Amino acid sequence: MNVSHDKNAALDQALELFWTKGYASTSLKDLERATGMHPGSLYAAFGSKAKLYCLSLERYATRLNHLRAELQAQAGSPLEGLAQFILRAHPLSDANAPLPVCYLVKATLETSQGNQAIEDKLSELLTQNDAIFADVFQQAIDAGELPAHSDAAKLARQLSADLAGLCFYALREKDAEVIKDMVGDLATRVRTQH
Amino acid sequence: MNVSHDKNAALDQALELFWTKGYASTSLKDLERATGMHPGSLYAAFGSKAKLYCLSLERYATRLNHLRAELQAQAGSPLEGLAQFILRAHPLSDANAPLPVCYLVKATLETSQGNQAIEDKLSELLTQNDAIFADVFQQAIDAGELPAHSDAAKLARQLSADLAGLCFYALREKDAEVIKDMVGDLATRVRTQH
DNA sequence: GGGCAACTTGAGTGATCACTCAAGAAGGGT
DNA sequence: ACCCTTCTTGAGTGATCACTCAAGTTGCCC
Repeated sequence: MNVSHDKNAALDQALELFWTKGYASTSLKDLERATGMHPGSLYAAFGSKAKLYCLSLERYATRLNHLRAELQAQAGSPLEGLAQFILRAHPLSDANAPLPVCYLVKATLETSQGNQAIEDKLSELLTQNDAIFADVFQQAIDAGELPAHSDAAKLARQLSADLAGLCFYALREKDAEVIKDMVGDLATRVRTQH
Repeated sequence: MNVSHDKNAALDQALELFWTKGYASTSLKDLERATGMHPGSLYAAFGSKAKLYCLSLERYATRLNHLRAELQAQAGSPLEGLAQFILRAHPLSDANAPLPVCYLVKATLETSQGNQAIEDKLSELLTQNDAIFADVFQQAIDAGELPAHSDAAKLARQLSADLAGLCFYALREKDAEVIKDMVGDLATRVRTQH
């Protein structure tokens, strides 16, 4: 009996596995179990474990950016859009959100030495993300929401680092209230910039 | 020909390896090469790969805390001590420093699911570290360096997250000037608290 | 220098790793 | 109903994993 597989569904399963277990400690056996695909099919569809991982990173980044764009469109201003994104992107505030920036952060910290293709893909996605943040801050400057002398790129870097710090802290802190508080603080900081 | 080994030196080698490669992707072969010890000796001295890793985490945390205490003693005030610590602990500003908080941060993000003993050890060390930060902030409050209504624990959590965010960003940003800038900004933020 | 405890050695353990490929099933066109 | 392409299957590949242990070496006490 043969089973036909949905590539996207399998990719989502893989994303979740890689996210929770990490790249190195996720085995092909794990991936087979999670996706319901056999090794041959996995390799026919994705090429290799590393390529599958890269695809999962890309898929995640795309989804996160779509959420951001959507919230940005709904919000009354660039900064308010970012603030909403911070509040929504975190899994504690909305379990159905495409989850926190954490996957890219986790990936960056665990694969800092190893497969070159993975590092390149990560670098590409993170740089892209910083550029998007910078773009939003620039819009805020142009709209007069931020002083004209503000440095959009620098603000983007700081937000990137702040989000990463939050992800880290959320991973170890059991008390949801504490995290909610920190997320709220960051959103406020972005809204008011100081 | 037998070779007698220095356990501490071997532990340092292991620490460095685990730090750069990550726990899962560091093999016993790697550890043998780096420490010059044979598998039997490694197991006689440390028990297992996981225990060796826990020891390296502990060693790192201890060293980092010693540096903090030293800088704290030299500095004119609790907050200034913390600021100095932030400036010094980062590898870009001093290659001989015991390195950034990054090892614990990296470890937390890469072992979020797996060996229970490792998770427990990490949780213990990070909680300990937060407590130390909170203690310093409390000293700052008592000394009048911070307003009496300040929340030492909350400030400690924020600093912990900020340092983690910095570690993350430093890992991917190639431009040393940018990182120096961010480190400096964080130090200033700690000194002036806003 | 003989005896013994403590340490070092490294080939070997079974398990698991990422990955392959020949054989079989399914689906479509005629 | 038949062929032919395309996809699925899963046992099998050699490599490498964390780890063990019997044999060998060393250093110390008398």
